[in-house]
Amino acid sequence: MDTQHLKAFLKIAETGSISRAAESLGIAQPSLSQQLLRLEDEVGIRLFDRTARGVTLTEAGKIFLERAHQILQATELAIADAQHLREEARGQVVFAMPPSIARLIGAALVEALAEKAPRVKVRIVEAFHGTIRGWLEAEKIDLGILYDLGPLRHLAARHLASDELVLITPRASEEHRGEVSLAELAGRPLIAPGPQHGLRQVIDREAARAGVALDIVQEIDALDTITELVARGQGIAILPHCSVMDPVRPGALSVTHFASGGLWRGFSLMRNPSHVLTHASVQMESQTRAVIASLVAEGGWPARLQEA
Amino acid sequence: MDTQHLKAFLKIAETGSISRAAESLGIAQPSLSQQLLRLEDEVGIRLFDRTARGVTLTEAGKIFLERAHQILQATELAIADAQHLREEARGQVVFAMPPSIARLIGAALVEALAEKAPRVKVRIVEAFHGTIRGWLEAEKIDLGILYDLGPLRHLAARHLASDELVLITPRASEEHRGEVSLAELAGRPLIAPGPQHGLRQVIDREAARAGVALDIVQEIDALDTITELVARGQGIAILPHCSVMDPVRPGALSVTHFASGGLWRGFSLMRNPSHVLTHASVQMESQTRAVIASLVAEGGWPARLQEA
DNA sequence: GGTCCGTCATAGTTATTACCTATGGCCGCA
DNA sequence: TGCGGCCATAGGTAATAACTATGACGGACC
Repeated sequence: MDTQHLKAFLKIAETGSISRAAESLGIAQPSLSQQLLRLEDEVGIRLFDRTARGVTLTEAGKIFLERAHQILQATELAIADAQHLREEARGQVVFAMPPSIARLIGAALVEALAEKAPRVKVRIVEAFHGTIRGWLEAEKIDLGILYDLGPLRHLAARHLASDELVLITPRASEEHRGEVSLAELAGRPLIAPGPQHGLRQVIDREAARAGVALDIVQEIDALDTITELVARGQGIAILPHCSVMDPVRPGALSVTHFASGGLWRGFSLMRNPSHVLTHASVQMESQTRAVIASLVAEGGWPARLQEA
Repeated sequence: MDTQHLKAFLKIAETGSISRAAESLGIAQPSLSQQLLRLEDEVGIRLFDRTARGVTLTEAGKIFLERAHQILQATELAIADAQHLREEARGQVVFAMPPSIARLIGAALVEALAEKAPRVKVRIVEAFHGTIRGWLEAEKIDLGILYDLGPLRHLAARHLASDELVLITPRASEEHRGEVSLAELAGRPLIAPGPQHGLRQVIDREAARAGVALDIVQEIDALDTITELVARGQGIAILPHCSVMDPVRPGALSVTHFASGGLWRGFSLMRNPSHVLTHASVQMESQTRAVIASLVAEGGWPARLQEA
């Protein structure tokens, strides 16, 4: 099937006549007639009823008309996207990510862009998972980082890295050299974010998978506050390892990995496939990957790059 | 651009080699090489870097790869949809609509289907606007009727008819022979559904457009209760004309049309374009149209079929 | 460092496909 | 019943795409 055939089909549907469509397309009527027959053969069903005064769409033709529009739109988008890469990367990219990730890569990303793609301006917006998702679907932003919480219907995802979730306890305890399983946390006072928070959803999903009922005694949406509360002995917490890299003062907090390979939370670069893809935003993606890779390589972020 | 070229492109990307892709496709290597060159010429940018051990996707190639998948998927969907119409219409169609519309067309639709397409089984589900929209997006239903409340990103809409909204007052009043404007309702006690309700959203939109602040004294989501309250003198209401066809008892309720052509609320047949379109569901659409048209023609429903 | 092997690109030829002109059949209309 | 507009078919021709053979390039291996 050729886009040319689809365009011819649309023109025939528009004019209601093969002859007029042929004239409009600058080809002979029999050629267009055969093009249509070939298309109908390929689709496997008659698309037009032939009458003495032109042609009219069959029921199947009406359905196919909608689809043909979609196909042509998709091809135009494909070419437009690829064309963007011919020009120099430039322009503003609005890039939303959770605060925890923005804190880690934000500054480095801006620096890397200034060097590698100086004409690309990034506006980094901190927001939470649900908000970012809404913005992406409404095409209010160009790119976003979301946690892998299940398939998102209308968005294109490309995995970036996975963060390890670890158990945070008040002080160096008997378990800090070993590993712990989720089941062992049953009944212990857990401090976690509220149900809307992306981290909480991962915790709930994993707890459900392990068949464990966790005892969440406090719901706090600020990770720094959670670590502070743990340090003061108010409970324990499950947090991404990176978020407690700084606050691990000797004697104040203790980090314990989870058993059987640990608990990992993946996150991906997301964009809306209906949104036009610029060279600037492609640059943004590769710079983001580079920044994360170098952070991980330098040991500044205990993440892994492979898919979870 | 031909689907064949796109498939060849995908195969080259998959195998990482023009030679191997050519062998796999059963054509000679130079042919495929030229196909690729033509495709790159059409797209306007190089899609592969040629190396001594095959080819690797360029940045533009990676972008185009995603798009090519989308295009091929769309064409397959187009053909599959059209093919469905070759078979006899059969199977179950889950069709959701607001209660007010279900009451009007539900029975007639089932009867019409039994006669015209006996092997199509319909399951009519009553639900409210927001719920139906969610079901459509989640592909939990095949078809739905939604009020025209603004463009819906991921859904395909086909207008069915428009309902007239009229002013309902307690008894035959001085205005019942004439017309009324929204502005005249300012300050009068209006009974309306809650903010989630589709009807309320139409009222709010029209009031905002007219620059009128309505005084909503009661929020009731049940239309029958609203008419009863109006009959008892608790206030006035704006309702679709059809919903008060029965309750208009002489002396109990009075119907007044709105000025300047009246207030109309369109509603459309919606479906999810990602959802496979069966012959049964196409039949459902035409039977729905036929039922509405005959209802309107017989005077059983004061609606108009043209776009609002 | 030279040779070999595999890769992709190009050239020339052949086969296929698509287009054009001419014409026939069909239907509605006068 | 003849006319005019429409689409389909037929046959010749032009354009396109396929094939075989060969060239150019780069990495691997001795």
